[in-house]
Order: sequence, then C-alpha cells, then structure tokens
Amino acid sequence: MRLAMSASSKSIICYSEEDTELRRGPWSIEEDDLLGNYIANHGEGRWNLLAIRAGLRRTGKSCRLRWLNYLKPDVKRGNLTSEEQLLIFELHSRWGNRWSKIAQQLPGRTDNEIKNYWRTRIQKQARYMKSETQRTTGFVEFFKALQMTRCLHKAQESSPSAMSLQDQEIHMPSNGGFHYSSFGIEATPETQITSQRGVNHLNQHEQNSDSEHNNGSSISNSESVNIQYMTQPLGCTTNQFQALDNYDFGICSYDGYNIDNSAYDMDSFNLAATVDAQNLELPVIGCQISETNSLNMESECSTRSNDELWQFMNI
DNA sequence: AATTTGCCCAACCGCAGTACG
DNA sequence: TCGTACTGCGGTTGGGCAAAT
Repeated sequence: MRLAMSASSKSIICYSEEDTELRRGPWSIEEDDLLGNYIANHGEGRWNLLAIRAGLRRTGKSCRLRWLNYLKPDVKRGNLTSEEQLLIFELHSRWGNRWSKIAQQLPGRTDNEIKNYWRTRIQKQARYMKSETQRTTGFVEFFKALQMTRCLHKAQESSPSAMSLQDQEIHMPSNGGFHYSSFGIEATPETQITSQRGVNHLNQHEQNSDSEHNNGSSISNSESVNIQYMTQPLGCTTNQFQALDNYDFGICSYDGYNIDNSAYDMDSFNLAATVDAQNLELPVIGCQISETNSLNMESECSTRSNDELWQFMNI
C-alpha cells in the first residue's frame, strides 16, 4: 500500500496491492454527483456497499461523512446564527463535547460543524477572556447569567408544566442584547424568581466536587434560588434575582468549560486559575419578567467591561 | 512583493458500540 | 457465543485563504 498526492486535485490516492485506487482528500464534483444520485435512487445505509455500487473509489466511511456533512439536502450552510451560537453554548454546558447530541438540537447543522465552531470561535473567545480576566469582572456576570439559565432549567425540570422559557429574552447587563429565545425554555407570566440578597463567593472545593461534566446543579434550591409560581401576572413586578446567595456559583464548575481540558485546550476556561475566587464579590443581577412574558435580567451595578464581555456574546 | 501567521473547515483516524451471520 | 463488518462519534490533521508583518 502506498500513498500518492494527485497533482491536479491534491487528493491522496491510495494504491493497494490490487492497484485499485482509493481516493482520499477533497471530493470532486463528479464524486458528489455520483454519491448524490446513488443515494437519491437507492437511499442511505450500507455505506461500504454503497461506495462500491455507486462507482466511488472511496471508503464507505468517507461516503457517509460526505453525505451527512455536505451533500444531504437538509444540511444548512453558512454562518451560525446568534441563536444557534447561544444554543450551542448552552447545550455544551449541559452535555460537554457530545457534538452529535448537540447537533440534533440544531436542525441542519452537523456535529462536525458545531465541533469546528466550538474549537475555533469559542476557544478563541475563551482565550481572550482569560487574558482579560485579571482586569475585568464582566465575565462573571456573563457566567452568572448562564447559571441563571441553568436555574431556570432546573426549575423547569422539577416542574416542567409550570415553567418554560421559550421565547423569553434575557437581557444581559447593561448594553448587551442577549437573546435566549433559542434555548428551548419558556417563561410563563406565573413565573417568579426570587433570591436573598447577598454576596457570591466562588467555592473551589464545592465546584470541584461536581463531577461528570458537572451536570449536577450546584445550586442549593432551598437557600439560593427560590422559584415560586404566582397566581397573578407578573407584568409589572420586578423580581430581584439577587446575588444567588450561598450559591455555588460555579464559574469553574459551569459545565463543560473547565472540565474538557483534556479534549481541547480548555485551559482558557479554567477560570479558577485566574480568579481569586475567595475574594471575588459578584455584582448583583436583577431579574424582571415583563408583560410580554419575556424575562429581563439586568445588572444593578454597572461594569466598565461590558463591551469586552459582549464581545463574547456577539460572536 | 514575499513571507509568516492564524483562522476556518473539510476530511481523516481511531475507537466503541451494534448488527449480523 | 464469537468473530467480523458496519456505523457513529469524538478527536485530530492539514490545506486554503486572508490578514499581518
């Protein structure tokens, strides 16, 4: 067996003992046509057989990948929307590097695409944030807001009928326009979120105690977040979602962001290394549910680093 | 203008799980 | 029950391209 690089197409051609060529590398238009036409006529499956019968000098594996990631009609091309990006962010926080599972929640997007997206854009931003961490607290609010969504998820899981957040908007601090509408969670007018005012402290020990991608919530529901279901609409009610007292806020334990260091260079998200956790006092976040059933979350204290923070959000 | 650097993304690889004879 | 082939998934690689130097 030997390998050679095709000069014209830069495809690697693999010669076996029988001198049957196995093409590798980029697919040509002709190959795409062959594969597409064959699947149109015969359907998917049995990829090795398909490759042979379609007259493709490719492995079944290669054919499958080409079909699923590129040729399949419902594959969506182009940049990810902001909603999709945020959804990826959220789902990754829940499931870690389960790309195929995440992709299932984004119709038309492939696991490969999401994986590439995460690897490039997210980690780039993470590196940026890490470099900024020493002089900004903006990321704290950001992660706090993400934790907020997790609170809501938890509440939804515990009482799914009463709490859903679809179509809601969570406005991140100050000048950030932050839409969580694609998170698949939905707010009802009956939803109220309250919390005692206090100061958040990061607790490294507790954070680290959360294993398995930290899927388990670190929230002590009884103490940190109370979610009540009211009988009257909350249209004009401003609910303080303040401080998430005693909340194992878990910047470091926020799923997926520091536990995947082995998979990618996720040091960027290992904020424990860059934050003086014990001395970190988090700003207060106010939580408001408007008449339009949208949940607005606002910071009650301004930060000078919003622009920096929202660079992250405005990927 | 030439070279370097970094980003993006398609494609490949290895492994684990599953189906099937 | 076992071995083999197939399938799917996550991780990695490398080429193309544009921006920076």
